[in-house]
Amino acid sequence: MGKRKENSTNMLNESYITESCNLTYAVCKIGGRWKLLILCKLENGKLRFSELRNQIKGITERMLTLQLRELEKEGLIKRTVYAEVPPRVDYELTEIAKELVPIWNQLSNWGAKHKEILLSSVSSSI
Amino acid sequence: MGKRKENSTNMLNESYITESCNLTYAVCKIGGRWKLLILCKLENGKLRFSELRNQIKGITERMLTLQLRELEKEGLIKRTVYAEVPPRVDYELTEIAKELVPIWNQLSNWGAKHKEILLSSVSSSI
DNA sequence: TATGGTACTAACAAATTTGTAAGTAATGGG
DNA sequence: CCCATTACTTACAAATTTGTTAGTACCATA
Repeated sequence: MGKRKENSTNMLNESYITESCNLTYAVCKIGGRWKLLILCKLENGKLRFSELRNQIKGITERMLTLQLRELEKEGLIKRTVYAEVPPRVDYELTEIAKELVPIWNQLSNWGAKHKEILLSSVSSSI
Repeated sequence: MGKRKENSTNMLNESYITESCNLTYAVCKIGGRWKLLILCKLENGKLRFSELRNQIKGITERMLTLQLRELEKEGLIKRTVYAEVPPRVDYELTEIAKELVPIWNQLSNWGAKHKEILLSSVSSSI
C-alpha cells in the first residue's frame, strides 16, 4: 500500500510463508481489509468506481482505490476505462477470480456456522 | 494482539465488514501472519509448542504464542497443559477447524494455479 | 550450587496498514 | 467564466501488527 521495505524481517517472513504454503499465499491475495467485500460486490457483474463506493459503507475513496489497484495487480479484477468526461471506469472479476466463487461460498457457510458456535459458547459460559 | 482501541474508525469498520459478510468474517479468523501455517502443521495431529516452533522457520516464540492464543480464543485449536516439569503443552485442531480442511485444500490448489498464471503473465510480458 | 530444558511473558521498537483532509484534471452546461 | 461530476492523488497522522531482546518459573540432574 505504501511501499514496503525491501529486506525487513517482516517482508522476508512474508515471502517465506507465501512461498512455502500455497494456502497462505492464496489467503494473502485476498487479505486486505476491503478486498473480499469488493470482490463479492463484483460477483454479479461489472460495477463502476462510484457504485462500489456507494455499496460499501465506510470505505473511503483512497482505500477503495488502493484495494482496487492491488486486486488488479494480482490479476483478480479487470479495470476498464472509457474515454469520456466525466470519467467512467468499471471493474469486473477475472476468470481466475471467478474460480474462487464456489470456494468462497463454502468458506462463507463455515463462517456463519463458526459465528453461531462462538455465540452459543459465549452465552453458555455466562 | 496488543489491545485495540475500542472505537477507532478502524475497529468500527472491521466490525461492520465482519458482521455484514460471513466470508470476510471467516477470512479474518485465520488472518494473522502465521495462523494458517500453524493450522496446517496441526492438520496431522497434536504438536507441542516446541515442535511448532521448530517446524515454522522464522517464527519467534512471542509470535507463536500470540497466534496460538488467538486461535484458541477463536475456538480453532485446543490447548492442553500437562502438569509436568519441564512444562509440556500441546495443541490440536478443534472440530470446527477440521471442517476447514477440505476448503483449505481447494484454496491451496487455487493458490498454486494463481501463482503459475501470475508467473507466466509476468514472463510473457518481458 | 549451577545448569538445562520448556513454555512462556514483558517492555520496547520497527514496519505496515488504515484513515483524514484536501486537492486534481477534464469538459459540458448554465 | 463558473460550477458540477467522476475517478482518482497527495501528504500526513493514527492505529495495528510484527519483530527484538531479555527475562520468568519450575524442578531434575550434574
